[in-house]
Amino acid sequence: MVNPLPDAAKKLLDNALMEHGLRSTRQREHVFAVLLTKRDHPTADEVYARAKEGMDSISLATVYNCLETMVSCGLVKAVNYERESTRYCPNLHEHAHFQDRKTGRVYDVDLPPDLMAKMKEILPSRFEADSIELYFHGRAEGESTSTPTI
Amino acid sequence: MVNPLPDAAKKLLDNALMEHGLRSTRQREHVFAVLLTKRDHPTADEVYARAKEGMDSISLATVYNCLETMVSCGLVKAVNYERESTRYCPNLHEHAHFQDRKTGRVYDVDLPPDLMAKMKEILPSRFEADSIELYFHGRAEGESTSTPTI
DNA sequence: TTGATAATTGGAATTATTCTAATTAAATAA
DNA sequence: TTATTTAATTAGAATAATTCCAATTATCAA
Repeated sequence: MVNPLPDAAKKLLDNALMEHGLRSTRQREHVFAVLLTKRDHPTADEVYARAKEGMDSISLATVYNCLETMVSCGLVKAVNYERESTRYCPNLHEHAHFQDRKTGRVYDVDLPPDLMAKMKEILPSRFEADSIELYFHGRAEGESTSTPTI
Repeated sequence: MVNPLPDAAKKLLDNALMEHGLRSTRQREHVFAVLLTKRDHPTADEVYARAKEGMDSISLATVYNCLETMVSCGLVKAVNYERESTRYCPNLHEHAHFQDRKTGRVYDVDLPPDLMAKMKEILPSRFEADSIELYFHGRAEGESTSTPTI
């Protein structure tokens, strides 16, 4: 069951769309309502299934479009977004990654142990982490020259 | 051009495989050598292309198998690994994510602003980040009950 | 060497996502 | 309001990374 959009949410959506020169549509409202009704990080397919209740005619393509639109308006975050190929690295030290948006190139970034510890500390006790991934996106200047060893 | 595996690397590989009850094979050695020759986070396809030099008969499936094997032995890290669907969340606060390995469920984890700052500080100056993703994997006990607002 | 088991192989299958071209809806101008 | 322009939606085809499969080949232990 999809809750109707609260006024505040409706305003948030309309503003964000407007600011980006985009139109407010029935479908966009509905998809946003779906996301706010159950806060559980659904996949596009799950959003699609939920959205069909109350809007029988909506298509999967539209759900993808709406989600993408909301992400680009900053209304929604995409988790586990990377659709590019997995990349592999034999660097066994603790490290983070930085990906250049333009080139797609990925760089290793050293991760100080104390930061590692700090990151673990933010987890509520019911969560037991066995891996931590820290991933940056942005612009890189120049070129890497180092050739790390194992 | 693929450098021959240095002795230390060969030992590292053989030990890791042995410890996991796996066999040392020509292909595994070669793929590992490919990864060590050029440290640039190649995709499986790129590894495949490079691996064919010096081992004409290797198949893409084998490259995938070798990479997966090395990841599971802890010899190689997979970056941008998630092959599951993208997930969406309308939580606009700064937050990290925790995914339960068993259920696949994803939970929001609050991210203190000072930690955010600390994470940005580890970046060398030539990197300009516009997004930071912090992603935990592990075991979650119990169930989330909170219903966050926008 | 032989037998048992694991790894490799090529190709088919899968799956999430994107693309495409036609239709429909929203915003703007008359 | 109506006409016009432009953007959004739609169904289905296409794509791309990865996994699966069944047959062959290689490795290991006895």
